[in-house]
Amino acid sequence: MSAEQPGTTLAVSTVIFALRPDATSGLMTLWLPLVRRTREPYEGHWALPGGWLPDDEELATAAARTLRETTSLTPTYLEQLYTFGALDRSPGRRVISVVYWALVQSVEAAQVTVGENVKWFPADALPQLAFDHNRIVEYALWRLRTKMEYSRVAHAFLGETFTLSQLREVHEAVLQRPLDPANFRRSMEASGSIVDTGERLAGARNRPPRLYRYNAELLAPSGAPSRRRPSEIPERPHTARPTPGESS
Amino acid sequence: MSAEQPGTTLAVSTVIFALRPDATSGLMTLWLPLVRRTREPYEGHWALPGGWLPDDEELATAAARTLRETTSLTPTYLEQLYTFGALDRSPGRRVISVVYWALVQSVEAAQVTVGENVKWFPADALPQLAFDHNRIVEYALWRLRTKMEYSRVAHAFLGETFTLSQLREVHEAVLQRPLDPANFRRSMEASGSIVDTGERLAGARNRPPRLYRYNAELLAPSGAPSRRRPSEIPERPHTARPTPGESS
DNA sequence: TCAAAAGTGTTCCTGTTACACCCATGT
DNA sequence: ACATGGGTGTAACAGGAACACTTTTGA
Repeated sequence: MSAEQPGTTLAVSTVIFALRPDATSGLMTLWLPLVRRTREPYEGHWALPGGWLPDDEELATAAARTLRETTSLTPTYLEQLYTFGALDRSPGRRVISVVYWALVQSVEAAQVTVGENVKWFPADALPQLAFDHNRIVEYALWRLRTKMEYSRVAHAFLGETFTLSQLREVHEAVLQRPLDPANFRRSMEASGSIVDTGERLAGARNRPPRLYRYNAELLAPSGAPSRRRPSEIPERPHTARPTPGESS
Repeated sequence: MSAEQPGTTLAVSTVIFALRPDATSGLMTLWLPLVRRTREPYEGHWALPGGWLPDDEELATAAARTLRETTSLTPTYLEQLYTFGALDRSPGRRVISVVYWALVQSVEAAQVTVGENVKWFPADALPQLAFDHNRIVEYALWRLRTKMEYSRVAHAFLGETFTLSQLREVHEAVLQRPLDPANFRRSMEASGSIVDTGERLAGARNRPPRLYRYNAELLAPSGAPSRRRPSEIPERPHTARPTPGESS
């Protein structure tokens, strides 16, 4: 009944997303930082940032630390993704990985300089990664994209204030399709997720756009069960998807 | 870097849902089986079925076993819910619980006889449970209800074939509101999730209804990342909700 | 023939999509 | 003045909700 499990180890990994301009097109696209493994198994392969879970550290805290240690950034969004625990996912001993996904601000991410063993990759063109990390990223990508459609995570890529164009650019980059500016404006205003600051952004050679702020009144749906009662305000819908296939 | 965690223990628990008739009204409502704790901590309190994770058992398999050991039933639906790992969630040593949720068929659940230490409770009127299990059930309930609206999990409560009334009764019981039979029929037929068997169910003193079968063609969205490519067929929307508040 | 549930038809309403058009600013 | 994106208006369409109505069985 009370069997201990010395052969099982607990790890925490994080899929970190940032928007960075594409090398050739200049358009914003999704990138994520990976670390090169310096030991077996999978030595030399790229892998998700992570590490063993200390006994005295919260899961989300460990994920945030991981993120800070690799990118020197603070996540503006952090949510548990899934726990991967298949017997064969790591050669040798069994490893159970509680995986989080995070968003960091684009402007900060653009400044980060990386070393030999840390590199940013376009989310849609990854090399062969260590362990089951390709599948994990694929799932995280799916989560981000569907969540973008019904939730209000986009602002996590932006700063305190932003224009509707900037917000739309985020949506377009994540969803990989153009959105009608007029309709986008209306749907955002209708959702109540943004607030007009009254200020405008001058400088461009066109009509100065309004600056908006994220509306923190509406409680943010994060994907994790909340301590408080669930929101009475239903959010927007999203599309469903099979989970990582642990059961299949 | 490679710190072991002897002070942390891994457990698997499952929230098991079944539909059973309400004692007074006779209407179908959600119930779940709980087990009474026979030792500290929380001795005497009711808790979710579960146990320590063996080193050589898959997570989902452990969840299914747990379910079988308590209810003698086989789950028709099983999906990972969330991993709870707050430092203070268990007095004494640290316990990380990977929680699953499951659905079992109503007809089978109705036959199950339970003992002194296993009892079914109405999902909406639970006593004070051990650990953070009240919060876990609350989150599982939310997941079931939102998933019911955009996915096709309802058939998991039913047998191989079923009438539209039976399917609607499941939806009504879970969502706790009446649904228009005409519109329900059309939305089900339009979704393509059910197939007419050609047979009818006679016996009642009214027009014999058609018998339908679940359409397994459309891949079932389960909530876990799949090994295959994600469905190209977007499912129906659902409403969002904050996750367990691990981060708050 | 009547009650009860199966099943069909139709209208209303709301939210989304597509796109035409005007507005304000820097060069 | 004009190019450029900001911002508004509006018609067409699709899907859902409400509800009247017909059909088929057992009693």
